[in-house]
Amino acid sequence: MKPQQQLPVDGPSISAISFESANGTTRTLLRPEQRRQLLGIATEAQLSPRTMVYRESSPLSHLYVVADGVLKSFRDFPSGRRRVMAFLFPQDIFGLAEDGRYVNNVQSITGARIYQLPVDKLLGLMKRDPDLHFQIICKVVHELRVAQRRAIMVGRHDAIGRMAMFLSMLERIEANQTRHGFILIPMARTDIAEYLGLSPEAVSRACSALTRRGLLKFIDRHAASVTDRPGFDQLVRSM
Amino acid sequence: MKPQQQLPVDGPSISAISFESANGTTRTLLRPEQRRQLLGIATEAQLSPRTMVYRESSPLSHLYVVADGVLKSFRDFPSGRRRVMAFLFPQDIFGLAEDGRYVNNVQSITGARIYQLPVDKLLGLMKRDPDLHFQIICKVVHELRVAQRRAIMVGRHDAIGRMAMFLSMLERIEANQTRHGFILIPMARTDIAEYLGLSPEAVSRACSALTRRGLLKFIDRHAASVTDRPGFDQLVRSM
DNA sequence: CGTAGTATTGAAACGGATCAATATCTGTGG
DNA sequence: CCACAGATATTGATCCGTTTCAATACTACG
Repeated sequence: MKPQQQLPVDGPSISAISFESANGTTRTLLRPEQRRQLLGIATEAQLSPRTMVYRESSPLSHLYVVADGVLKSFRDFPSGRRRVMAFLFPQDIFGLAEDGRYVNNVQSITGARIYQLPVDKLLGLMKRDPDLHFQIICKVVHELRVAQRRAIMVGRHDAIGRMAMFLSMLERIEANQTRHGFILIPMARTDIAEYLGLSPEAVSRACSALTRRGLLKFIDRHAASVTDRPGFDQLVRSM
Repeated sequence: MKPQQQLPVDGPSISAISFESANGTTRTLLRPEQRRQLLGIATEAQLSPRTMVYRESSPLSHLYVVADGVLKSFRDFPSGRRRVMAFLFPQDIFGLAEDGRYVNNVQSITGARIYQLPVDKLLGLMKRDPDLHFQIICKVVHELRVAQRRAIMVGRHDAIGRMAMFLSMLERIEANQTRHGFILIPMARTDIAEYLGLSPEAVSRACSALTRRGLLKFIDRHAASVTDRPGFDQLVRSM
């Protein structure tokens, strides 16, 4: 257990691009009173790195909201292969279930703070507040689009292209942004490999290739900065 | 080979696996009175094959429900590549939008019948009926799981494995089932290729390979039957 | 500060993309 | 109903990139 961060917390917060008209930027969905309501039924948990939140096919109990930190949602396959389905950042929700059981494993990567919302109480809350209901829909639709984006990324045939797209995705995540223009890469290379459907070696080589082409510069394994913005953006879009 | 059965229709119908406890089978979500309500705001459209329903980035106007037939949802990329994001079967919903605009193109493959639900009226209906709201969430979550399944499929490195998984998916779609145990394949090989992220040639070769291995037998291009169930299922799961 | 896990880099092999040619289907008009 | 033409599908040969295997460098954690 790590000492609790001192951030002004007024309850779970989620964000998404509305499917109705908006200006293209992510928006915080819940109104203050809704966040207070959710906080009423929520328990907060502080996770140290590499802590399992739940395992696949364990019974559904909570819906989760990330307050702080980064987590990964993944599945293990009979062959021993592991596939990372999504990385979870602050304001993301998780706890997708099917048939009363969670479909993925979720584990923290960095230290993290999460809200746990008991589903029964959440359903009760949603019944009394149609707007809260609607906000949740927006968020789920948002997750759907994120999943589609990953599918597009993984669909690319070139490893460098996938990697560039991935880094570009990291760059656009508000909760991951830094004031210095660096791209923060909280997860390990193997996590990225399992997310992009590549071997760790291919990820490594893609990083080298990006550097060699002068598009990117790695500060260390967990931070990079774009050195050729037009070139980088073109590679991201080229497909 | 194209059976277009007429079922007694009393309004839009959607189905999903609930995320709460259920018995693993897809369930019709809407109650009769809800379907009648939706029918009240819906217009029905009969589409001939290869009809565009909407194009990407055109303004959001309706949510759609498939009554009959098969459609595809796809995106075109600058390189000229096309990626099929999903095939849409009866009881599926579509019309995913971002920022007030549709994100994909949707086009009918076979002849199809769809319900068009104006979003403004739908939102009104959902405000007055929290349960309807909830049903829609269930369906969206269901779509999310389907998208994840595609991501898993596309993540496989072997073409035969992807193809087997795809056929297995087709087989499990209730609205696509036949009484003779055939797997109906309504879409073209190129559509499958664009869905699986393979070249048309690779899809073709995968079909041949499945036949050569004695797992499957193709009646014609749009129907097949499994000749070695254990072998087929094992291939599907092996990853 | 040491050690185990993680990352990078190199060499070889496999699999799918691509190019090319042929076969088959679909739907249109005679 | 049949014939024809354009589109779609299959099959073959070659090329390229990623996987795999292997060895070394690095890093983070106890």
